[in-house]
Amino acid sequence: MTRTQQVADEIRLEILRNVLPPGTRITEEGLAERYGLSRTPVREALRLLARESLLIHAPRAYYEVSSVNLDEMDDLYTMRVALEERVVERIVRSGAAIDLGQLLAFWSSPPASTDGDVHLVFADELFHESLAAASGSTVLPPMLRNLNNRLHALRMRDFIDPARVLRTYEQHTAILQALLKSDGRLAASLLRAHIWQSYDFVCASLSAVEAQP
Amino acid sequence: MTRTQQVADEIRLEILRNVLPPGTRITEEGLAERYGLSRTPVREALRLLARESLLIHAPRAYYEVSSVNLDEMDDLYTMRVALEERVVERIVRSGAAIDLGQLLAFWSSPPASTDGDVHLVFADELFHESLAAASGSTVLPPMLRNLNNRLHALRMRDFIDPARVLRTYEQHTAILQALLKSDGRLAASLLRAHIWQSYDFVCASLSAVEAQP
DNA sequence: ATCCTCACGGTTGTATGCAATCGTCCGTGA
DNA sequence: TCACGGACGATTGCATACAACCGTGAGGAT
Repeated sequence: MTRTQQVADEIRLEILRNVLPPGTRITEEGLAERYGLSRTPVREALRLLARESLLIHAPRAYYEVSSVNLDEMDDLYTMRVALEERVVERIVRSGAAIDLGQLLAFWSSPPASTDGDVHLVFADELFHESLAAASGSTVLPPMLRNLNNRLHALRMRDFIDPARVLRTYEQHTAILQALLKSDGRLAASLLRAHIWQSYDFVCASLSAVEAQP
Repeated sequence: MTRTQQVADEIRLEILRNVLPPGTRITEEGLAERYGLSRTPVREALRLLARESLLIHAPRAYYEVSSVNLDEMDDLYTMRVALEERVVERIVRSGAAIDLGQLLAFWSSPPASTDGDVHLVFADELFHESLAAASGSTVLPPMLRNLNNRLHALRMRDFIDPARVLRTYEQHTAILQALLKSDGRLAASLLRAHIWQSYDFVCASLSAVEAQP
């Protein structure tokens, strides 16, 4: 693996974990020094992340960790629903029962720590990512990944409630069981509800925050 | 504008115009010499185009103009339909009548040259791009642009028939008129038919080509 | 006091050179 | 004749140096 990718992975994690919160200014030189590299690979990494919508980059301007406003979020979630519906459609049509069995096994036990660990966001995203991968499409996973990258920072607020974590787990298993029965309509319906519920929650907490200042 | 962007724009056009057909190998040095630049900006441009799915790029491997197979095309068109439906939804909901009037005026006259000019593909894409822009979303246009980039090479075969060009023009105006009446359901229906018709046509000619060798 | 000008520091854009790696081709052996 | 191995060439990965540009702040004019 190239240095460029290593740096991109590290920065991406730091952004997603909110170590670098939205609005943070980033310079090529600063990162280069920090990682003991030259500007060249760092530069490539930053361009990569900008393309993933994690950074904002205009020519001859600073890099900045991007944020999402309420307006975009509506679009992003609608896209997400549309794309994940397509995932369900493909899975049912291709009857990929084996992969689904593995997924169900992986999710058969409820999450261990429900003490508001933000890492459970990653677990939820891993589920959806695995589902996308099981669709067998080469187009859907990267598109969904891009959407979720942009939503991630917002979703970090989404799992502070242990009750909510459990509900998410139950919804995931319900979706998988519907898929195992090849009941595409039910699976899609459950998935829609699951995603929009997340939307409502994030939207509420976000508007509360935006109303403050 | 930076050299990187200039080069990216030129190469993008050459790929979309099939001057660089799918499968063509590209080297940084070759392009650098051709444009009288160093490898650095050329390199950035190639990375950019790879991110737009116009080039394939693996670390330490050649760059290659990407092609689309039948399998991916199904996905790409389904995505396109889903996204453009969303565009219609947004336009109707926001009642952006002004922009639509401009669009209709622009398309009020049938295309001048119907002699199989491949540039009419660009006209069709310009229509859909304008429609996406009229949605007011900051999310939809780039996503659709990415999809269309990947489909473009295939669609070049799509407009050799003058009758088809006229039909496309008629469908566009019909969609716009439905939107002006805020009839979202009709507009979406027409749009779906319009896109899937293109799909059928391209799919048929592509499978014919793939069957040959 | 406010606005404008201009120069400076900092940051990105580009060029060049070297290192690392991969594909290819030739030669050798079975 | 075919398979395997190694060396060469070509290409990308990375480092460094310089150029161009932009925002920012000080200083002066109004």
